Amino acid sequence: MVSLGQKPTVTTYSILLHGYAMEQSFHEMHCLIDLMVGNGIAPNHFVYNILISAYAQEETVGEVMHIFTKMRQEGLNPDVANYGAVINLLSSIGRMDDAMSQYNQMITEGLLPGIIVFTPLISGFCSCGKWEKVDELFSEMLDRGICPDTVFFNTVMDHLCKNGRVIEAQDLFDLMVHMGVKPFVRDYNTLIHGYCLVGKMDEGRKLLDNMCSIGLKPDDFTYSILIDGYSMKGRIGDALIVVREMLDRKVKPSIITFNIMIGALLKGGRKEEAKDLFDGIWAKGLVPDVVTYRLMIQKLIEEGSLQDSDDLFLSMEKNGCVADSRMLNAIVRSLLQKGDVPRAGTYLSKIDERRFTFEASTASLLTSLASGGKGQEYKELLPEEYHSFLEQGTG
DNA sequence: GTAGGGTTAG
Repeated sequence: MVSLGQKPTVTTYSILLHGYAMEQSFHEMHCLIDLMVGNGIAPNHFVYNILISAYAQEETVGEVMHIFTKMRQEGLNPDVANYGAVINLLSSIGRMDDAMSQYNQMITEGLLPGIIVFTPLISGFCSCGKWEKVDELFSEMLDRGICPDTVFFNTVMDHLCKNGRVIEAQDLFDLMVHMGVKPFVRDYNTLIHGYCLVGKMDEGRKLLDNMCSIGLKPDDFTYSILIDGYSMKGRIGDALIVVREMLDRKVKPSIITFNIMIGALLKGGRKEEAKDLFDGIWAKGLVPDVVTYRLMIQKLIEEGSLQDSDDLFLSMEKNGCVADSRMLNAIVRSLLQKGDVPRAGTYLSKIDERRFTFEASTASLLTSLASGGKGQEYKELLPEEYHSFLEQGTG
């Protein structure tokens, strides 16, 4: 474009900038902005918002606030979207006082907050359980004539569900329908998840039929949620019925569906079937993820196939799947429970090398095992940095 | 007519 003599506009730059933002290439973003400014084009609200949102994703509050201040210094007063991005960041990290003062500031400046400001604010208050603030802001939003939309309802319903308040979520769902906002598959999934979390499987099951009857097609989320719900209640048979239904309706299972099923079968002691499912993953065009491997490795450790578990760990890394903190901690706990302290030590070292956290449940397991009078023996087998856990006893 | 924001499963 440039070589043809065309001059990129600020829009051209911001499109490219957004691309870099999506791949979190901060250096490239700054180079591009320098180039733009060098060509005599001043950054506008869009450019600033792409920058703010990119840093917000990294939760680098200092940098976000710095950019926010800088745009003002450059004579560009933040618009509603800029405030929305900042309020979203502050709310998502629980700094509700700061989020509210930004909200008040934008009102003072004469800006009209929209749904894009209220969704993160209310979501933030949901996260910290300030339900009275949620009600208050919801009323204020309606008073301002702002219509809640599908994302808003879904966000609040999800928070209610995750706090066991599925009845209130159902009320909100009904209100949504009453206000003429059409529920989508996602809304049903959220609500079904809510019923599953409190063990009301029949209600969840009813909703699945309900959504079908109004022409919505359940997706892999819908089925995975229900399968997980049944398996959490130990109803493996019912879980398998849902799996059958899912396959009959030609809904493709995701790797997470497989993980849920493998987890359910293992919990039910059906190791062979779990292994068969694992082996069948590739044929479905899927690849196991870190959770799949964690489940299978833990299974191997529990049944004492320690060499096989090591082999699976190696082939996992060879396949480009990297162990995360949760997996390594789980492996260490399984090995300790199995009494293989040297092997546990090997995986402990990996936690160390990768600067992962040593989970509290792993630490307390180590401490309680050592208090059985074998502290000295454990000491010889474990890396030095873990000796302190062996000396605490059970307290 | 070109660009930025808020949400589900292990």
